[in-house]
Amino acid sequence: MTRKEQKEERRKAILMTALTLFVEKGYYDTRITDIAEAVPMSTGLMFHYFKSKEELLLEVVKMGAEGTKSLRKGITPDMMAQVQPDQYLVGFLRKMLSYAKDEPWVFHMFVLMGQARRTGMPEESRQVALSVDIVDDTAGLVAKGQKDGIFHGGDAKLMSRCFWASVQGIMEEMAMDKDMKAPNPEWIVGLLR
Amino acid sequence: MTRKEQKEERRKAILMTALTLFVEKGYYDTRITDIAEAVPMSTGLMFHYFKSKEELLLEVVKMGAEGTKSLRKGITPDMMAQVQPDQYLVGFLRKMLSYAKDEPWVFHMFVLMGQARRTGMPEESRQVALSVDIVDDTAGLVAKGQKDGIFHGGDAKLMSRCFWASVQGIMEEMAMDKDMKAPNPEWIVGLLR
DNA sequence: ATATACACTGAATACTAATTCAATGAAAAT
DNA sequence: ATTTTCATTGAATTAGTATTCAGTGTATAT
Repeated sequence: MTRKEQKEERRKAILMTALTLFVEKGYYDTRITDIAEAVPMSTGLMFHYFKSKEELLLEVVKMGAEGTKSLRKGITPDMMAQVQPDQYLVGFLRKMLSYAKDEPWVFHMFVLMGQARRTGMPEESRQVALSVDIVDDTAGLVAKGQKDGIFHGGDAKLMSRCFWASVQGIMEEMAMDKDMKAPNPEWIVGLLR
Repeated sequence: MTRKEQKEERRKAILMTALTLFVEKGYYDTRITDIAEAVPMSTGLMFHYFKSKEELLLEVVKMGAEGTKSLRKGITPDMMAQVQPDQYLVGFLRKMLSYAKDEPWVFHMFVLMGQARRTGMPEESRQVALSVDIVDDTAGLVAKGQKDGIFHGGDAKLMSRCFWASVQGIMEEMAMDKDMKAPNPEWIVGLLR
């Protein structure tokens, strides 16, 4: 393995550790030292990989933004046509919630991205998080569901926003308490029906 | 007005200002100086009223805990018997959401209490926030609704928890964006139906 | 009218955590 | 085999805020 590859690997390890801690303890309650210890690595070395705590957060958020964008590219228009909006959302949630246990990466990332959009976090990270707009995407899906008569009436954008805010709330609750059982995705989609 | 009363009033002003800023900018992003400036008063004087930032937060949370408890005492058993669980929750949400605009106090308090329960905040405040358990209360209501056939099946406690997590998520979203329209409470209760 | 208490100020200090840095050793390149 | 590069360390420094404090003036009590 070349040196560059090793460095890249180490970098990834830091990003992953930071993601976990940022979600589990919160950004401000996570000390650079905590991350270093968890990786593990010396505190000073952290700054060989990221120039600041703020930049580290930014990189985590950017990774999340990339992931979300490529996830979206994987969704083809005919997929959308074949599956009903409610079933699509149920499926999405089911997958996300199942990650919570075994492979918390995606789950944590979802939670962090939501937090970056909302709560007090450095401005630049918020901007990046806001640049992937899940709400507008889903608004179209909601409108389609309304036309098909499977969703109730109302401002589709607002409904989409509430739906995701709701999901965010539940995900954060789960992130706090590892023992919490996952809810049935159908319940959450019930917000739109 | 006696000196003691004046002091009490000033104290309340600080608590209210802190509540607003903690919710709007987040606890860690709110400097003691920000609060002092907003009250307004000198930075040093803040410590004449509260011995630390942490204690200030704790007092705000305690105030919220008191409020919640007395709110609960106002609910008589016959009230519960007369109104259906779904209608009770819709009414509660309607009131809460309407506060968001004119009288943000209650609204902010709700958001802060939820954050104190979950996100990284000093341990003592979290304990106090956790001491008012809205989830267990509502679980009973959910169970009753299930018996009456107006709510779907499932673990009542988990459903209650998801309901409130959902509300929390939506409230936080609204706290972030003042221009966001309030959702229809019926949508949120749809999570249980 | 005088004395006392205390609300009040803002500059000085203390503290905590991020960040830097000089030194070290091991791997890669020559 | 030697040189060069660079990952690595942890103690020292810096930076940003919370917190303290020595005074000051004004409202209340006597």
